[in-house]
Amino acid sequence: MSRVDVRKIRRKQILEAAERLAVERGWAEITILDICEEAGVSSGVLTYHFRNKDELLFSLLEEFIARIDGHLNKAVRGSQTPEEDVSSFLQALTALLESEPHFPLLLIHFVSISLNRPEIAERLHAIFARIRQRKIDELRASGITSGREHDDALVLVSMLHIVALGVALGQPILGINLPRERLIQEARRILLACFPSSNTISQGASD
Amino acid sequence: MSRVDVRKIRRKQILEAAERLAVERGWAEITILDICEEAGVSSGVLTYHFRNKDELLFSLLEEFIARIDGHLNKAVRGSQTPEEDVSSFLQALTALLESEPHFPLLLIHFVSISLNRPEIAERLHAIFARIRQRKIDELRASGITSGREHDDALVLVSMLHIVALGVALGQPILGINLPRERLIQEARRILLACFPSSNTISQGASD
Amino acid sequence: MSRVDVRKIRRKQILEAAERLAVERGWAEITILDICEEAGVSSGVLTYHFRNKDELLFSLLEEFIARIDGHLNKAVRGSQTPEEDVSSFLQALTALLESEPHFPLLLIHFVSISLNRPEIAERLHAIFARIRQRKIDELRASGITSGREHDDALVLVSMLHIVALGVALGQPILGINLPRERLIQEARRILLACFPSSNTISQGASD
Amino acid sequence: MSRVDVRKIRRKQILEAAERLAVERGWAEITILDICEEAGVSSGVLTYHFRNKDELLFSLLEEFIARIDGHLNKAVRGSQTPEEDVSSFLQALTALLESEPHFPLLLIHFVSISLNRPEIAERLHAIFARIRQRKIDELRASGITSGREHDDALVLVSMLHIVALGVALGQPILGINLPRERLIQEARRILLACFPSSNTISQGASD
DNA sequence: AATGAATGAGACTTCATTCAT
DNA sequence: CATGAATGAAGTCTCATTCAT
Repeated sequence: MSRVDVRKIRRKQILEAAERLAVERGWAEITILDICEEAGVSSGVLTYHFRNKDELLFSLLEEFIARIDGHLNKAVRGSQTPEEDVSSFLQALTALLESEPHFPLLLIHFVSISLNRPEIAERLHAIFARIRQRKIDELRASGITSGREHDDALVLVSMLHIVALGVALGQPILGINLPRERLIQEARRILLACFPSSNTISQGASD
Repeated sequence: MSRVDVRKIRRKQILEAAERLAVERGWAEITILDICEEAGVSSGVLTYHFRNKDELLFSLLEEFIARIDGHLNKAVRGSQTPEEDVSSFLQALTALLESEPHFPLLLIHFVSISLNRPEIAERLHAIFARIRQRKIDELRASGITSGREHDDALVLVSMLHIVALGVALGQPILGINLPRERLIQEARRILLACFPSSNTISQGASD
Repeated sequence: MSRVDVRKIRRKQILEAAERLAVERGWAEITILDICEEAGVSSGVLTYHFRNKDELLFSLLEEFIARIDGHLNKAVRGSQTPEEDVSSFLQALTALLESEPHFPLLLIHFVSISLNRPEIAERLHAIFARIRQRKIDELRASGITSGREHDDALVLVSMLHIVALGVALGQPILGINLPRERLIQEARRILLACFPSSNTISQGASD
Repeated sequence: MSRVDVRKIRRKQILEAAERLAVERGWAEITILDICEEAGVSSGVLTYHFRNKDELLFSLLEEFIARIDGHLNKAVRGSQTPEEDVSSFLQALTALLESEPHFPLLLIHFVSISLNRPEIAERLHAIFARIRQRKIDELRASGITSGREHDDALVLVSMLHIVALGVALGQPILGINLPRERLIQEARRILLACFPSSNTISQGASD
């Protein structure tokens, strides 16, 4: 029992130290000894718990993916209108960015690594695809996307993700420094334009 | 004269080889010898032309930035309506992605590196800020964004960039595999919703 | 009592595992953890029983030597003729190789280690010297080697050992794949030529 | 030209240092840095010329094999009698042991390593098999081994090799300290007993 | 301009050994 | 007796950089 705890604690200790440093400097730039120092453990301990740097990287990715998944799944179910849909999605995004302030940076680093590591790319894409699929199923169930010219739920949900990605990476990549709430507000505005019904009915009515 | 030519040719040869490898594997994963081999030159030649790896990286970034700038500047010229504005911007984006297919990958790698290299981050942000500023000036000059509630040109242009960023990175980061034209089409649709006038006038009229 | 048993059992368990692995891979190539795994014990147990890797090596050597000694001592008992001498010796060799199929391999590994461990070399040489000495004493007692030009019992016994060594190592070192019985048969044939009496018969004409 | 020379010189320098140390201590016990120091080069030079420790080991083996081959091929051809055959073989052996005093030690080390490196075992076995085959062909051509009960040339040559092996390894393995000439003399004596004709006819007649 | 041998710091990793539980 | 987490020295190997030719 206590042995198991020690292992878990040590692993967490190391993973958190590794993530902290990776965010700051990028995976390739940090050494195992850097991580050991940051975690306050000896070099052998790290290897004892993770075998090698790659296994640590994969564990880090695992954690990262689990956290994203957890956050984005909290997005409210059973929305009845496009407004509710977009809002619940953007709320989940906001919550994610708030509780994981360096999510964008980690994402960039992982993607950068993934470019010559197909297995990592697959893992990342799979998680996002799964999240999209859930939303698609939900939309289809609600009937919001049916019977109109732009009713392709896949496209709609892809645009949600694309805009969210742009919002998340606007600062680190493009240097956009507008307050996040402002961006989210604009994002809501334009995303509603994606919805088949929204063009004429909801938007037309609101203005 | 011929000396100068040789120098230029060698530099180009090396830069192209370096970019090719960097796109595939990431800067941190490639060695100077890899680049030499890819470029077909000896290690001494590379050092002769670039002193060290960092100088090569900066030269690469320089080239990269110059190319982006060149592409995105072809876009803006005297648009009179929001539709024209959005269209010309998206055309420039399309042209960029078409003529530089690995622009998104390079961008990710550079950003990843930039996270612990403020000077690189600044260079990247500066170029995008400059491009945005030009667009802002243009919009203001055309009067499109004036006199309405959402007339903040900065916000509007930021959203253009954010959506463009999402479109560019949707595939490598999120694994979105829709055809680019489809995404651009949707992007056009939603970006028009950004424009103050577009809500009621242009969109309302078009449907 | 049961405590003593457990100790003995554990030691045997570990020694056998260690020998198995040493034969396959060589002492330098196996780690203490490998041995623990093979023996099904924890690393602490091994250290408890053997203090360190060297002590385990010496114990292994001890066992090995004791076994060789046991086998080769079964051979010698009151032979009266050269034929009997050679036969009993070769029978002991055959029995050894049969009951300890990897004796040659272990021997090679131990010798390889012994090359920079004088104490191990001494132990090995001492055991073989003792075995030779017994044979020499026996030969002298039997009078077989006395009174002839080639009566040097030391030389004679050395040749017995040398041929036996060659037979034992012919396969692993030289890749000789003839059936052992065939080799033993030839060995018998040529070893008889060593004996002074054999001179009289087969060589007798020449002297 | 001079570049090529430098490479060869450096390689030889390192190979000789490595062999010297390997003989003394065994391959597993020496480090790359030990070899560098012994050779008087920096650590990077070794890797520059041999990539890694294994490649150095293989090169060492290569050299070793080439030398054995060279020596044992000098054994005189066209022997007409068993005496000449055995003598020429033992002369080659003597010459080998004289010019390569640590041949036995190196052989033991290589064999020890080869026990879990099939490719090395194969290389060693192949070289000895080739040498045996040449002798066999020679014997058959000379007619010495034909038409008698023990006319199996393979067995005969195998016994030559086995006795030679025993002679070479008698000292390091068994601690036999008789002068080499004495052993060779005895070896000659007993090897003649291998030859089909030698027992009765050729030996009897020749003396 | 160009070559490629040489350097050596430092990264990753292994593993015998110790020790608290 | 037994466990297995922890240590850290030491080994292998990589690679940016220098420099004689």
